[in-house]
Amino acid sequence: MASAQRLRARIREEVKQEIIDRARDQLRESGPGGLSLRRIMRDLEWAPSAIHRYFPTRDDLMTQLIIDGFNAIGDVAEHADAQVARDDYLGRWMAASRAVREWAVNHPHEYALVYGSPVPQYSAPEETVQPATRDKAVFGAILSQANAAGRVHLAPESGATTKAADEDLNRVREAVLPDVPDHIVRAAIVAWAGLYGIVSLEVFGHFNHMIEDRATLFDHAMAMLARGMGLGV
Amino acid sequence: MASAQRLRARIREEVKQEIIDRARDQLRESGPGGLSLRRIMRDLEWAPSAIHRYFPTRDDLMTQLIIDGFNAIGDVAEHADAQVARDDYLGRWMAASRAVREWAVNHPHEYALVYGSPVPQYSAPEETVQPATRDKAVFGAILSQANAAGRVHLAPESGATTKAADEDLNRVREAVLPDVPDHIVRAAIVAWAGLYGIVSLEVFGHFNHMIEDRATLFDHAMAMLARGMGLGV
DNA sequence: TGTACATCAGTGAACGCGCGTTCACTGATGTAC
DNA sequence: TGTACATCAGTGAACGCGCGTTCACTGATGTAC
Repeated sequence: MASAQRLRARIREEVKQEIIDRARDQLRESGPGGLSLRRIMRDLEWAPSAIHRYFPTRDDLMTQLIIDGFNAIGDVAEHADAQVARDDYLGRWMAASRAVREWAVNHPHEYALVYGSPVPQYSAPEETVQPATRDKAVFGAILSQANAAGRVHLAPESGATTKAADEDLNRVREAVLPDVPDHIVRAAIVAWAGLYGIVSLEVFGHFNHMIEDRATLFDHAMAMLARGMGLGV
Repeated sequence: MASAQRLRARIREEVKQEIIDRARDQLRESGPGGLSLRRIMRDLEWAPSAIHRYFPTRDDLMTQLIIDGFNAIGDVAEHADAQVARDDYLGRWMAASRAVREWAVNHPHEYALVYGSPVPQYSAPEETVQPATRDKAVFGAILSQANAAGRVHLAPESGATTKAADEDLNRVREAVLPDVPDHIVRAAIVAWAGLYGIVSLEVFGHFNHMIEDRATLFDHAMAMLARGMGLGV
């Protein structure tokens, strides 16, 4: 009976999700290093060995969590962007970047898993690549569209370049910034690094005892970075 | 005899240093999580328990490594800055930031220890605070001196602020940016986040398969961030 | 100068812990005839 | 409809590992008289 097979498959998925949820709980409590397969099964009141029916090894579970993390960031960025009028490019940048910050602040360990120091002994497989580009794609689309609409005003800067560096820019352009000229691609990378940098500094505790009103600073910073890209001048 | 005491103290320091060196070797190989007191002593061919004569607990050793890491970054930044003519403020910014990047690329795990995701279960004690400000102090001094010399040209931006945010700026100003007006303090934080962000992205592997000529991109990025601070316009 | 004593760095065995993974198994469920 | 068989999720014991820390100890070195 086909429906019996479907039922089995559905239950299998539910159990898998239950394991992932528990893993995420543990991530929240003790970070990537504290993730223990045995503790997950203890939480579920199951035999420790049963987890290998769902995730053959610890790394397979890690991979799933990393993919989920990237997708969660991609989701909030896309959703925030979609709330703003299409031609309000500065507004879209602010909304999407604020959404990323908010998610990171509320999910510090999941953020650390994807954007923090690499997990030792673990090397991310191919399947994480696509989810990892989703957030970048959102920011890239905003700037590309602004550029296409003639709403990016940025004078080309001088500065030495190399063949390899030009190829790098082509690669980035092709991936997330269609039809955007070199100097704006560079500015976009700087803005992305700035966003990522300020979020990491906050989430990883480097603002402690120094900066309390982090949301206000963040808004100012994003506005400056937008100006650096020639957006909303 | 006082000299005997001095000899003992000296040997004690040497052994301590030997332990730290081994710990750093391990850091290099397997990252902060892979640091094992037993393995350190195995490397030294000593009894595992002997380490507690030098570092009462694992966290004490961690603290030492973190302090050393911050000091190493501070050292290279100070040294690079000192090589450049005092009134070449843009050159000093470029030199100091390049030095930080270079150190980070060459010591990825030590960089991760101080600027990556926080080590779980470990909370940094008071004694790490001072070393942690050294790199910031270098960048702060460059910008402060440039500003005092009338070499910073940056129009104040608009944007909402709050009482708490103003206090934050005062705190940062007092710590590392004497006599610098609010909007330039903000720009400095953005530049610092951009530097930190771009270095972390590179060191933590987010440029893999995307950007190969990282030094060239870094130089462009630092020049843009300098412009964002009103330096070298 | 010689002897009794104090200091203290380093030893080695042990404690108690948690980990990921394996493997032969049991027992419920669904399938074929 | 009833019986023999196949599937496969979950079990529970075990393997072999490494960890940080403790504790009573030994033995060399330096100190006091």
